[in-house]
Amino acid sequence: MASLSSASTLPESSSSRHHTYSRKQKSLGLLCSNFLSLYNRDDISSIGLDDAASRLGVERRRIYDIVNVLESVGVLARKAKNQYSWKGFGAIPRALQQLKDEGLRENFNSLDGSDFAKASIFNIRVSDDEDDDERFSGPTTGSQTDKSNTSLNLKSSASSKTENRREKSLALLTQNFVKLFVCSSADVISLDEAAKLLLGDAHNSSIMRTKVRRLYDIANVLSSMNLIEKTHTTDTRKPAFRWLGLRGKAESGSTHNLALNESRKRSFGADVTNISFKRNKVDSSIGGQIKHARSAHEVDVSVLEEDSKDTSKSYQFGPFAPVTVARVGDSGNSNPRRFHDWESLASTYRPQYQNQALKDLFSHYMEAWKSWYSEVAGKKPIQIS
DNA sequence: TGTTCCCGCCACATG
DNA sequence: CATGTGGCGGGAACA
Repeated sequence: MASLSSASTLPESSSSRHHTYSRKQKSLGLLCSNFLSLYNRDDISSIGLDDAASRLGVERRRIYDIVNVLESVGVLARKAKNQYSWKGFGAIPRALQQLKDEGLRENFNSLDGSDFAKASIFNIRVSDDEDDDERFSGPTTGSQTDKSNTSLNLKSSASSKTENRREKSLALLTQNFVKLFVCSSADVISLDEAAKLLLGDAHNSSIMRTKVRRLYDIANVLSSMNLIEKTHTTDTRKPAFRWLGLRGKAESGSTHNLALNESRKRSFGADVTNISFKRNKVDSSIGGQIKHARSAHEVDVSVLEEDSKDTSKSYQFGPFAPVTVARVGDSGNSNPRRFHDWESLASTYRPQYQNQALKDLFSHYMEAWKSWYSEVAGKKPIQIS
């Protein structure tokens, strides 16, 4: 309470009746984007959950959600209670590779093909977490080696209660979800297909519904990192997810592109600090006076093509680069999808930030992506078919 | 209406 | 016991 944050989002509107509550502004995906842009820096080393929660203006609970899935993809690593270490986007390739052969080792190749391919995925024995090398800056003080006594897993038999709980964790669900894509060659999986696969098709309605909720949560944060994208199955109207993974890493050089945030909807809110109104009717007891920074409402910042002064054409393609690029023969995806014309959009409205903090935030975000791409490109081209 | 999915209660884990 | 974690599902925004 001590700190009143500056700027509030509020859908652009002058005389808003009663602040219309908007879920979009509070989505996990958006929160994740903010989280990422906030902590993606070389000098981060450690992230405190409390700090994150307060800086992002959300309850702790939300942070757990994000952190769990980010960890599953390698971006973060649990260091201690309330402390996570930033591994960075560069850690993703390795994590994916690991998930891949871990998944292959299991029976994760249950591509539909025909129906009777009963997924035997439920009950997958997870070999616990563990992260390849854990080098990365010893936290100075003492050598508190993690007691992760991996290896020699005799304890397995008695699945502790702890393990039981973890079996239903969001982290594990995330990993399995990712394995689905990474292990198969399918790049599009429908929501219910995934749901069915990830839990032995539940004939139990209730369980299924809950699981699907979780799937949505996961999908949202994964999309905010652009690892996946929401779509629809080509013929049907069914919602589905398309794996984007590391786009265009194949060849070293040339075009590495990818669109940053989601297409139109669910674009960036505007403010990192997410102080909004509750979903309930809530009395408007927002006593304080929030300065309406009439911020950039919710324009599709995607444009953002920074600079124009730049230097010839060295690298360009900001992280928000359009998709217009070479979609490497990738799939004959003949889906008449509307390709937003980013370029024209860019020339049409140029983003203007009246909010310095916001602008800042975006620059950092962009840089983050640049470095992550160059890292990926620089590294040996890991291939994930 | 059906789908998407945020909120936060409260059980369980851990210090 | 206090506090950190995080399942879980109601129910509201959204399409």
